[in-house]
Amino acid sequence: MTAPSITIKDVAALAGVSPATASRVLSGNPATSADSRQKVAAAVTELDFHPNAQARALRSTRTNVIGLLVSDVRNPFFADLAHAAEQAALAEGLVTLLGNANESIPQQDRYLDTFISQRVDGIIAAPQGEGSSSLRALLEREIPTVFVDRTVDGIDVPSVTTDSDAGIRQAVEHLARQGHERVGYIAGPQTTSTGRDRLKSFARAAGEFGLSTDPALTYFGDFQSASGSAGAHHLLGLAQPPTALLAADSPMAVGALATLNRKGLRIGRDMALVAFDDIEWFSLLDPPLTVISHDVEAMGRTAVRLLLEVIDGQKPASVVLPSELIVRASSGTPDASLGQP
Amino acid sequence: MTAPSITIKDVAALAGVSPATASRVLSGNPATSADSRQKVAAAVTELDFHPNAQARALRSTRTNVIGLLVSDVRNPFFADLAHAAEQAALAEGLVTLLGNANESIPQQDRYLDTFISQRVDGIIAAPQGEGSSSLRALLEREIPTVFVDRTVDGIDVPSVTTDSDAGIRQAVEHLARQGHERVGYIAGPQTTSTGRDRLKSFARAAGEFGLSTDPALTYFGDFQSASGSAGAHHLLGLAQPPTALLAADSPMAVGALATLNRKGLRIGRDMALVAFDDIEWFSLLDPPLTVISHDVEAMGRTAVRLLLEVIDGQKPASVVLPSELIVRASSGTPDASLGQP
DNA sequence: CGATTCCATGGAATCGATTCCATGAGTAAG
DNA sequence: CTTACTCATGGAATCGATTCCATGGAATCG
Repeated sequence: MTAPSITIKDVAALAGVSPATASRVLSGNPATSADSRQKVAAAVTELDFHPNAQARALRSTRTNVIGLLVSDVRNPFFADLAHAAEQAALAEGLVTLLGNANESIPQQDRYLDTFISQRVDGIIAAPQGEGSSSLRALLEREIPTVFVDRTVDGIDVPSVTTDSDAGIRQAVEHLARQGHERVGYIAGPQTTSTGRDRLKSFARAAGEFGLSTDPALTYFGDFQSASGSAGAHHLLGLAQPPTALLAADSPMAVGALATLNRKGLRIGRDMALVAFDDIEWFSLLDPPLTVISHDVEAMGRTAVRLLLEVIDGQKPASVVLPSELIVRASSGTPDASLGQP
Repeated sequence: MTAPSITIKDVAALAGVSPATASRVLSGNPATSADSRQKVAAAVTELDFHPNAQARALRSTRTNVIGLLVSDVRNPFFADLAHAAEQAALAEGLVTLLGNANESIPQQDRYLDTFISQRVDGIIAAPQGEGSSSLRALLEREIPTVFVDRTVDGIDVPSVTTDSDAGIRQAVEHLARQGHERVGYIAGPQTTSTGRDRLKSFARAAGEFGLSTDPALTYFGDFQSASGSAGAHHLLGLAQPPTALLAADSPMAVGALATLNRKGLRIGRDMALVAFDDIEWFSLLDPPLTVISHDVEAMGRTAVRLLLEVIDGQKPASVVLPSELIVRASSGTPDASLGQP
């Protein structure tokens, strides 16, 4: 079963030097002669030697592995984020261990524990929940950590987040100008900072721009597609249904869209729809979807940069990236026929 | 910087036993007394001890980590596959190290090298290229490996793939019955088995059902969105343009759709469009997209099962999963006005 | 009651690479 | 020609957990 693995001793023996010298050559230590450098290099290629990362990490306490915890890989936003962070990390010589919390706190804790056991050099996490014990354990162990997209109250680590407020304000203002009075809001889970912040922004902006602040117009989803369907279904069934929907993330917007299609309602004509998060194909819908857009690639890149600074012992300031409304055709004028039972 | 980490010795000392006994308790070795089990457990929780996975792996040669190499995380097919495989692995107590080859052979090799260095227990890979040296290195080192979605000629490892042929045959037959004569095919890269197989199936079925076999009707893409746009653009610009398009994966279908939109052509009316891979929101397009569907979840689950068998020393047979056409409205009758310059 | 078995336990070797420390060859300075 | 110094090198300790082996006490049997 187990192929007898090639160790640095084999390399050293073939090169005719000691393991110590072979190690020095491999780690680029300048205290080596050109002669032994050349002989070791030859032995490495001949034996196809791959140093055992475990043994190396055990001694040197650096693993060159970072943990990236996202809440749902199937959410295109997090897939893009994972891609961006992973590429940025790779450029710095770090490999990424990806964990998928699946919007579940126990699974989040499970991955964080694994990351700790794997002795990753640092962790980038899109956290959920409050005082999750694993989350606090990171701090107590002084494991370099950066939050991305979301934060946790009372846990003070550098983060990269989106200023959702600006985009949501613009969206609400836009809908108000289009003549909408009742806007249904499909909120994210209130166990996440983004879920809470976006709801607060929506409520404030709705008041400010004269929209209805009827609490029945808010449906609490979980950032996943099915809850978007359920939310749209619920909101359309109200005695006084809304004429526009705003979904707090893209999977819930997709779910809402599915419900609208099933009911034979066309977006932009029978019902306005605006989504938080811009996804490539949202502009390919007919009519194309009005969205609140933010720069995922920058978020991933920035998270890696901050993490490297934390690993380096610094205490970088958190970064907040802008969001903005992109108006397309899905957010038209309310249809007078709608709203009548 | 580095918090003095808690070792098994600290646990043993607090529990008043030897490290050997502590280790036995932790690994569930039956040769332990109820008394020491209880004392060690108490010490573990008090110190919040997380065993160092490196040290453990060094001695026991099992890491409980598997490597999953996908070719593009942003492709929803691979995001779903990663999700399915990761959940199946988690259920077996394995964590997943995700590598993203980004449809690039050097990046694939880079991740495979990393997986080898991390001494993963096994690898699930969607491979590309031919005799990539890293791919061969896996075999020589007898590292348990399973291919998923794709295979590599001349490398004999168990695999889970889709029988693309059945689905493509059905799609071609369907388009022929709808009266299409010239079908443009946006192929995947010929460095992948899926790219080659699907093209072969298309060509054979086209001949069989009396469609044009004009080689100009095939455009070679790279499985990414931009090449789908370029492909559609190219095919529509032919002297004798096709009346239907078939894309070999979903990102290229999205790209093609973008081009059609830009040119003001409506799918299902001005141009039929069929995509390989079913994605949740494809059915939400207007009109909904006709697709060739296969079961991603089963593919991920099966890959993990096969890998466990290989790790267990068995030599499981490869699995081929079915594909089938799902007819929706995007694949209508050809428009007579089209095809005229 | 002595001899054998059973079993929990601790000591010590081990996994593979890194790194401190001592050594000896070679060179420059006096 | 000796002394001081540089510098590549090898030996050995080390990282933290596992596991082989020996030990001693309790239980079991004749």
